[in-house]
Amino acid sequence: MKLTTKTRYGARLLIDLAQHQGHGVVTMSEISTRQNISVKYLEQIIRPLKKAKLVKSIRGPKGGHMLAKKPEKITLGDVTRLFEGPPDLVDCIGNPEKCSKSIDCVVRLGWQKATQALYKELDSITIANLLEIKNPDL
Amino acid sequence: MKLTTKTRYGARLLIDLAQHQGHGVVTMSEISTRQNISVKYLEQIIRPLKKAKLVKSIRGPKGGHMLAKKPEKITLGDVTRLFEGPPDLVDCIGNPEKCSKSIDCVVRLGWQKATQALYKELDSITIANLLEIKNPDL
DNA sequence: TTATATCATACTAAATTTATATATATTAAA
DNA sequence: TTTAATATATATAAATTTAGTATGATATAA
Repeated sequence: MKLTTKTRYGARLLIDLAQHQGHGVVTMSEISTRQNISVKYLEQIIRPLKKAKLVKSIRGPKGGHMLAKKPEKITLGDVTRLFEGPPDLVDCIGNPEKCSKSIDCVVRLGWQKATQALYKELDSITIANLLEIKNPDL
Repeated sequence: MKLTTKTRYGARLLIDLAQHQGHGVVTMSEISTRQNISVKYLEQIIRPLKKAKLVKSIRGPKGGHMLAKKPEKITLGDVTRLFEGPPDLVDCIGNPEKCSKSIDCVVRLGWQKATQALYKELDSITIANLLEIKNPDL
């Protein structure tokens, strides 16, 4: 049960934007250099973030990206939901018909409770929180 | 972020044993029939469960399997840890050297907190709990 | 000694993840 | 209006992981 790289890179991308958006937009190649992730892969990752209105972009020369919300309003839950698919540890929670045993599957509610606990925690952690941890004096 | 089938099947295996251990040992083929999982795949799944002392077995004719502990003493956390590898959503929590950015990776502590919340919940759910949910009258 | 069951390892196919490559569209500045 | 810097979109490929099968060995009650 690991996060995909897209989720982890997505979080790093948002944090990178938060750290540098004071100086205007941030280009992909800047993020690529700082985070050591290829521009092409970052482009794939930023698309869902834009669709989810977490990031906005300006095209053309001098263009780039910035957060669409305050860092206080973006949580790890937002990013995780976006890249990890439906927030269920098992399919049958969202789609009972997928599991032939779902009626008998007494484990179902257990996984569901755990999933909820996980997302409750993820939803409580904002990008701003994480930056505070890094720079406790700010 | 889904559980592997091994984890889910492992949990169902334990529950199946809990439900039927009153009548003596349970064979793989019985579980296979009830849970609709091939005997060969169940054999792969039960091995870690035996190593972890959650299940014990008797070989030969009339042999079979049974829980090695009371259902009250076995949690979903036990099963999940067994099959999902180290309880970290990202590698760098357990092995900071794996991530070139781990020192800067301010997300690290966030994922760690979420992981802890998840396992805290999983550790609180026992096989006995799950059976109670299924048979609220017992 | 034979039938029945578990135990162990090797192998394979499918799915998913993690990218890279190629081509297109937009737009600010020269 | 041209150019160059940038974003956008789709296709493809390599690597890894997952899920499951196959084969054979081992133990033991009858």
